Amino acid sequence: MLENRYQPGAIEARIYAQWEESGAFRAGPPERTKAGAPTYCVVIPPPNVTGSLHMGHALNNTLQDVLCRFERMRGKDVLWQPGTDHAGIATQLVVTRQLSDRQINYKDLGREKFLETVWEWKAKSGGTIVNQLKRLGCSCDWSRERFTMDDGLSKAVLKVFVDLYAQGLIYKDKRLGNWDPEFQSVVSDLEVEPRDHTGTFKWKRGEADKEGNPVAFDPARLAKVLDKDPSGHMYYLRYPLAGVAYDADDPATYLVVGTTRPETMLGDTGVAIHPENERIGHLIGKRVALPLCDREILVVGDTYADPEKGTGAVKITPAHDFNDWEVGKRAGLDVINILDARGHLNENAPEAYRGLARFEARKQVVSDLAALDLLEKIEPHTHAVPHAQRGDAIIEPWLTDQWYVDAATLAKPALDAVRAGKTRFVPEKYAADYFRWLENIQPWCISRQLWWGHQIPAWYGPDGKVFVAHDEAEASAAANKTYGKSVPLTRDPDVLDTWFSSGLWPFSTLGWPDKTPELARYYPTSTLVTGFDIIFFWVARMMMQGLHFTGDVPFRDVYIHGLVRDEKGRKMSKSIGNVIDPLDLIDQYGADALRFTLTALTTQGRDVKLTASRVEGYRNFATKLWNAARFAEMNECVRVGDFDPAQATETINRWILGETERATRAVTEGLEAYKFNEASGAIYRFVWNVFCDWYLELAKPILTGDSEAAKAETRATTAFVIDEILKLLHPFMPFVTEELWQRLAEHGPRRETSLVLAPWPTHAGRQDAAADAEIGWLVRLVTEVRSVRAEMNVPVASKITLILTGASAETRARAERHEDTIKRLARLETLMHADTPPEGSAQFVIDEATVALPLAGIIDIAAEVARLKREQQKLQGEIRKIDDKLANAQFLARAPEEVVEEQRERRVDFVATVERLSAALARISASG
RNA sequence: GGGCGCGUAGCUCAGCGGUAGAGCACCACGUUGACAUCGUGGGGGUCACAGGUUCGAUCCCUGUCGCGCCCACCA
Repeated sequence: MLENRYQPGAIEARIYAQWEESGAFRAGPPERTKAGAPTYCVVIPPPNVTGSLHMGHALNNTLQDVLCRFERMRGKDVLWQPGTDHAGIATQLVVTRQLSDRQINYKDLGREKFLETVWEWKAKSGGTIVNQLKRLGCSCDWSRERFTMDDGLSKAVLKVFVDLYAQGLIYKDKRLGNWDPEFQSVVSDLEVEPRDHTGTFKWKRGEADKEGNPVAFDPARLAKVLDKDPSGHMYYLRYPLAGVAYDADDPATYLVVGTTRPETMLGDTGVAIHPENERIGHLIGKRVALPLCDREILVVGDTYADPEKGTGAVKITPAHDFNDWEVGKRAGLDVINILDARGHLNENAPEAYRGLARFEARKQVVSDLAALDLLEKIEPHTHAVPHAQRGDAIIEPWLTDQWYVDAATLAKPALDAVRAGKTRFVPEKYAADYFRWLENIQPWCISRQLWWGHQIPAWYGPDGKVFVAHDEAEASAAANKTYGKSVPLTRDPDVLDTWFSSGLWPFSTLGWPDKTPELARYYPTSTLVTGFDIIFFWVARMMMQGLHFTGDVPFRDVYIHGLVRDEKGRKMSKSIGNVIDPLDLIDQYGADALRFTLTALTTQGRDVKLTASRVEGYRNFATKLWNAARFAEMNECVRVGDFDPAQATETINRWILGETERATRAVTEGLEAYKFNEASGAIYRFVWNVFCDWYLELAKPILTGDSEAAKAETRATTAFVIDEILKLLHPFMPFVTEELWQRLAEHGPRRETSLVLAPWPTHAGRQDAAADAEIGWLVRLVTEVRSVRAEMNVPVASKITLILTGASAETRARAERHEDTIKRLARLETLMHADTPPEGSAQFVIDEATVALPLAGIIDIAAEVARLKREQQKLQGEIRKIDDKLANAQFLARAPEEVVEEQRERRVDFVATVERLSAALARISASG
């Protein structure tokens, strides 16, 4: 006997263990593959190996699991490929911090020892997220779990690098990159996050205070402001014209440039002015004396310098600004790198500044310029400052040697594939983002100055010549050939961008570069489920690399979901303190409730705003289902092995079987279209509002009645429908459904499979329009009686009489067939027929019949009159609207015939009802 | 600066060319043997605003306002 509550905590772990032991999640089960089952493959977006499950994972993996379970039940051979990502920067940061907590500088450990530490930590905490995914119920084939740094995947990475290098698609280049001076690595464009900064310092040369005295520049005050935030100001600097004596009061002797990073002026090698700048264009070709530096720099003409912006003259620092780099290249300017890896001023800076940290240099340069009367003004200026996505440091454009992928070449097939529809984005709008990014793609910087990751397979000879090879032996062989003798090689210390290896995920996990059966069978994969935030990072890279190396797209569909936010729509963040831990919700409400909430809230192209009340509501839903099953068990609704729904004769059974099919269609179509909210909503409404609210209530009189035949059929139908419900609900709520599937089988015939592998319901054409109409009538009648009772304050306990007047033969027959049910649900003493309603009755109209509830002494006549009039007025309003339409010649002429006809029919119904209500009103008045 | 999205009940959101919906919250009544994690009934919406298209607009178009996101720029 089922308990009266579903207790997820006690059940989930046991059920999950059963699934795993039985191999239910294994891909390629012989009975399916032999039967030629189609495949369905999803690769998990590999979570960081050291991470723990957050709400984004919960959403992402719930959706994948819903799809995988759905397709598995549809008979497909499903592979949900799991695994984890080594997450270079994130992991190295975490371990580095842990070490520094123990007063250990990771650099002192040395590379080898440090990596050992990371692997140890991975061994210790790497299983966390996997276990958490299991708690969520994820049906991954864990026997195939992969890690981006395991041997197989490393082999794939190696081959891809070597091949791309051989094809000229990977190259080493010295160019500006995004340098993180704290982490001391380059990061890709995508790993840079612009954040707005606004300063507070304001000063202008010659500006007077209230007393009329010029305000002197105060270096100490500037330092104080910059210590809080080094960014957020625009500085206007004067560069004296070369060969002209600088006269602070004569603008003809200098040029003014604006900058937000004044310290970079120490690396200026030119000033740019638009060639058509009428005001200062004449200075092009002249030279200016670069202050603080013993150098003169050229004023060049370049259209980059917008005459309308700033002063019209732009200082050019090719080594420290991406735009300046381009201008410098065009104008042939020198490149002077003034920063070291830590972001300190190096030997290329004037001696006074060497060794200063970049923001110290900023203060110093500004103060020194002010002292020379070369500072024109400083204004607070809101502008976006590039920050490292991980670690928060302000990013510095810095000149380094790095490895790049020729992304533009790889992007072309990736663009074509989506244009040709070989891969489809759902929702479609995300394809536009994908196109825009790939069409403007820059070379992809793939080297990172880290230790944790795939070390770049490049070795350098004594003269720096590069040998890219699968291993050192191969590199040596190549080197020996080149040099004609054996030479010592040193390996490139850098590792690859994590996304370089995750970009291979859909095929590297299937065994590529080996020609494995899995690769042949499951690639291209079916659906990729991921958030919009990694379309560029990951989806685009998988498309590029997948197409290049396998010749086919990595997946057919890309389903993009939104972010999980808090109830106010804010991102969940530790600093706001609004993070909801999915594990807490699972502990409190069960994994099923959380999963159902996430699917119910997932509407295409929209973020999910999570509220605990919603989770609670769906926990209640699980309880509701549980109790429906409990009711079935108590009433001996046991599955009948050879039950044939088509042979059912009881109206309620024929009706619920048709409704079950409708629900099946709605859930199936919803999932096929990735409309998770529609699919989950359909099963929710069916279970609660149709099956529990009506069917079980309608079944009660039969189940306690005298007709053994009707009882048997109703029991069998109930058991059958519950089975169908468990199947339809299983992808969303796998635990409670599986538990009920097994518990209910204690009574009936043995189950052939666990619910995981049970066949998805089909539609077999069991709709019965007559049954639908009859139950529809019944529902309306009962609802209306309840409504009137409540409105008339008829005590629940008092049984009343219902009198049908003007009923057709059909209605009379229906009333007779369902007399017990109606009496029970409407709480009636008797149900009878009469020609006219008795005096003092509350009345309402159902179709052609007027229903009277004799409530003499109970009803308030005035209230009843008001109620009937209100009904009438509502209908008359509708009739007026319809009349307006029907009186409109344009409407009759242009609206589709069926719409016009529908309006006419509605009008007939409304008018008839109004007339019956009028009759009812007349009777009431007469009796009152 | 470019692009995308959103604005519907108190809240969170569906929907959509012709009858405006759900969950939660709220109000009233109720423990009748599946379920109070429940049942029954009820209140609550000029569908942001202004134009336009249409026989008909919450829905399509344009604009305005408000909010959010992405990209670019950030002298």
